[in-house]
Amino acid sequence: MGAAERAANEGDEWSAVTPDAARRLVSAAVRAFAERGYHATTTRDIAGRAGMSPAALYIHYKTKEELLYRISGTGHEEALRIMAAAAEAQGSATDRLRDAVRTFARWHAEHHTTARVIQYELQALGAEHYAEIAGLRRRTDRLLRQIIEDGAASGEFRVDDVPGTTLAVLSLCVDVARWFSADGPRTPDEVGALYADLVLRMVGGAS
Amino acid sequence: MGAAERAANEGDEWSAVTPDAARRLVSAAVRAFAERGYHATTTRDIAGRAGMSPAALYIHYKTKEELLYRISGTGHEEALRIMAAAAEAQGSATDRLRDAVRTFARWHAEHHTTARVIQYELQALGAEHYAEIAGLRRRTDRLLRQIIEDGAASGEFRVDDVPGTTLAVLSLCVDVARWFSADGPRTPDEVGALYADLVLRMVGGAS
DNA sequence: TCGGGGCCTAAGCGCTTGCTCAGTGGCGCG
DNA sequence: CGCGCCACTGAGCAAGCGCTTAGGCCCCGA
Repeated sequence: MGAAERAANEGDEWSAVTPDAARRLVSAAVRAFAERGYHATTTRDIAGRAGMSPAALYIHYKTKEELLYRISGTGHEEALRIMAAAAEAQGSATDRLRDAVRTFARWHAEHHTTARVIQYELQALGAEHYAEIAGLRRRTDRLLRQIIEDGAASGEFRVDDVPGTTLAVLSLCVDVARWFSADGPRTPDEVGALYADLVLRMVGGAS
Repeated sequence: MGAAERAANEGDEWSAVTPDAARRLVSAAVRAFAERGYHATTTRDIAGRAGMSPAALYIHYKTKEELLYRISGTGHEEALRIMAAAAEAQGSATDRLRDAVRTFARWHAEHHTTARVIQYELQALGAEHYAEIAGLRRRTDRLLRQIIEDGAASGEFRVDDVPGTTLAVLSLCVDVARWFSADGPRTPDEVGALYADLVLRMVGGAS
């Protein structure tokens, strides 16, 4: 995938949202939340970035928190989908783990703006919205743990502490969203490849 | 170290700050910032936790941002000190890397409240305060990279991408602050030991 | 041609925010 | 004893917050 396609993808990230004004608002909110954080972002700022007056926001979203909830929901569903695709594929545990880490880490680099919001602004969600998102996160965690368990059972991996290792791998991938910059020396593909290698070593598999 | 000593250590974390009221304020601010985030924390909340009126805060600190700056400065200096102690010790690169990761990850678990603030509220600092803190972070990064470079040069490690691996190791340790909970199943010592093992595998060293 | 609904804005409400300031109580020192 | 000092408080200011409301524009079917 070239830089142009990547940029197009990033722009298309919210293409399913209609009408156009609602899409512009959610896209503006993601950028603002990622830059300044949820609490430091004002509804005036979001509306301004989307090219409309502050009041227009409330035609499409009930509250500022609903905007965060939609972003968080969409993002977590996408992350879960990526993990599931790798976990449920045919192949050895080694192949599935390599694919899971490669695609999961790459997504966090590619969509680092969205990823930063969904990973680091969780606490700003209301209680029941948080609980719903926490469910998606638990499912992602279970899928990864199953791959590692399979590899340990088949003898492909040598891991003493499966839950601990799962936590570490997930933590490693998620934290990409914090440090990744599009201006940095690494492309998302390179991050995915590097991380897949590092993780296969972590589980004592063949690299 | 037992739970009682750990609790005492956590309480003593700001024992160098005087007078007593200033210490209570900084300790209250750390807890509030870690729970809710900098921007969602009010000066009234900090003062209330410290058992004083909102106005009292401004006798000891000029602004709310100065409180964050002091916390960030102290915390980053401590983290740098820990990394330096391991990096500058005698011994093989393997020994130094194991010690660095063990103590650095353990500190982020033990002091997860402070660590969360210094790692995830950085963007709330003013520009020149941020620049100062960024310098401390760069020094920490350089110390770790040197260990990995030494190990690669001596043949102890097999790493293709030294800067990338350094980034991953640092990211892994730092992110402990995000997920670690004192109520969880793991002690800080156990996290340090697990992470040291995982990282030694990542660099292709003997575990 | 014209009525009605969807989308938008200007204005502003009630409230909270970071921070200030005049005043007070109590402690140490002469 | 009395005086000065200083940590601290109660009250409150200006600014900015999330969000609401009243009204207008424009397109579309009848």
